[in-house]
Amino acid sequence: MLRVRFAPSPTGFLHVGSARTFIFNWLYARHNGGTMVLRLDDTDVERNTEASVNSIFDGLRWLDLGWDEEYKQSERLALHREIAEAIFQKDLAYRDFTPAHVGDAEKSGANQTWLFNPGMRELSRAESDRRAAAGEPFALRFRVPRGLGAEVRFADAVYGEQAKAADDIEDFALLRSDGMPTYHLASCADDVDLKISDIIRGQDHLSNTFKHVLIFEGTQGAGGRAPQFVHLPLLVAPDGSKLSKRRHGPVVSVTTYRDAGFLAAAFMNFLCLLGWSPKDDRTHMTRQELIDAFSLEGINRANAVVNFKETALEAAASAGSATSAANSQAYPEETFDPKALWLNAEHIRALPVDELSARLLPIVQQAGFEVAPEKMLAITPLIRERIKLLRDVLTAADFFFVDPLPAYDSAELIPQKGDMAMAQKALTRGRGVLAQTEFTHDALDHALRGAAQELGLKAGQMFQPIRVAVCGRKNAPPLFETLVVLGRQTTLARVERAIQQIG
RNA sequence: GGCGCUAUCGUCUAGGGGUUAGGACGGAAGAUUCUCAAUCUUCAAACCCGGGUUCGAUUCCCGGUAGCGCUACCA
Repeated sequence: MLRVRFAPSPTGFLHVGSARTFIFNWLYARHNGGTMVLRLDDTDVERNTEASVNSIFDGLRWLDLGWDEEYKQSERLALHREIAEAIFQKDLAYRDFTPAHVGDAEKSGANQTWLFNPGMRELSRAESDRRAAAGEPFALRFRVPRGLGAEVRFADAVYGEQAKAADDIEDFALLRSDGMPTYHLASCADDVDLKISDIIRGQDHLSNTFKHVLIFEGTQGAGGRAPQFVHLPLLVAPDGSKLSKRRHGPVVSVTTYRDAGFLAAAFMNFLCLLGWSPKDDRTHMTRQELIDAFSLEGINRANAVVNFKETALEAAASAGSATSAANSQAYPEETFDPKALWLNAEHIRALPVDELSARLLPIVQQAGFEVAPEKMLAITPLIRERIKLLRDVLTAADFFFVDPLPAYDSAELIPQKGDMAMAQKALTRGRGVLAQTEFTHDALDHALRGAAQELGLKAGQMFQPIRVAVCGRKNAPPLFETLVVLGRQTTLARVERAIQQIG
């Protein structure tokens, strides 16, 4: 029975790298009919925050993939201690009475390999018991085999056979001096107990895995058998450095993508293509296609760059810092990988109009505009090929939401190879035509084209002044459809204003 | 410092002892349309370096270099 788990530690928001790990786990489970477990690895009491837990769930809920079982590591301490005790009883671990901070100082001072705090490993059991009984605090450390030329090995599904000399592995801690389990112990104990069959996680754990193999072997008696390991290449910044919360802030947070108007399916699609390939020419893939295509063989070994512009990020940071409120508009398009943007546009275009309209509506309303659902439904087909992010609806369809239009430069009304007089002519004639013509695409098309011909203008020279009069700018959706949605009254008022503006 | 991992266009990647080294994004040019977008066509753009093995290496092996990770009583 295949069981995978996603085990984030609640010490910050949901990181894009974590999101990808979650997605790969989920895909693997769904592809193989397995079980997806969500486990909060919250053994670091100092750094865990409730806000972080909420943020992670927010992100995961947005992804909308779901999971089958849920656990909290902090509620399983008894199990962890039990496993630790078992390992200790097998003499695979020993008590280290060295005060925590002293050990740190010694290690960081000399820039050489540290394996264990001197003296503690050799402490006799009697001595150890006596000091423990006396209430002296201690950490429990794994007793890694020394001087035997022993090798720890495991097979990684992505990185292949891995081997490391036991002499190069330090006596890592299992239990802290306050009795809390460390990540290594809690994670392995839970993986055994939850019968996790495949551990799919970031490559930053590849080196740690040697320790985990040691723990799994030490737990063998308790029914543990090492799961299969699957390490994923890391997601890094354009300069190759790892994505950091401090340096790259918003680009590493899943909620930034959500707030900017990414579709969860597109975001997932994008993340999947970072470090994994379907091995064919597909890029735009639906959730189901991803499930069907997913396999461990498609996972790459080299780190993948999330190609955002750091400069855009800095600009947004300095501009946005004044207004502390989470303002998604503060993050320019360059904040996101061009491929993510393109994929999002692809997914947007693939959405049925009514569905897209329903997603756009709340964004428009939250921006303070009052738009009826029916009107939004009429606007949607006009902009759906023109937006990359859902939030772009605000800039692509702005003129549908406000009335009157904000000020614009009269020079904008001048058509190609024309002058203000031509604009004047087109608008005046347009006003007459628009006052009489039926507001349907074909009727407007026919009437306006006819008028252009009569005036000796190219169609574009006739349309452009009207477009600017009605939209307030040159680049906008197709004219006739736009006029139909706007309606005769608004259209005429705006054309009239343009004529007045020219003087 | 020690140990581990990695290395194909700017980015994501396919490929693999003999290929015009393929695709996608992005970029450039063009077509099309009432502008923009979408769409279509075309173009530029890559096998880290050095040794081996081989008739032949981008591919296999070794070394170097670079990057990343681990080296916490963080996860």
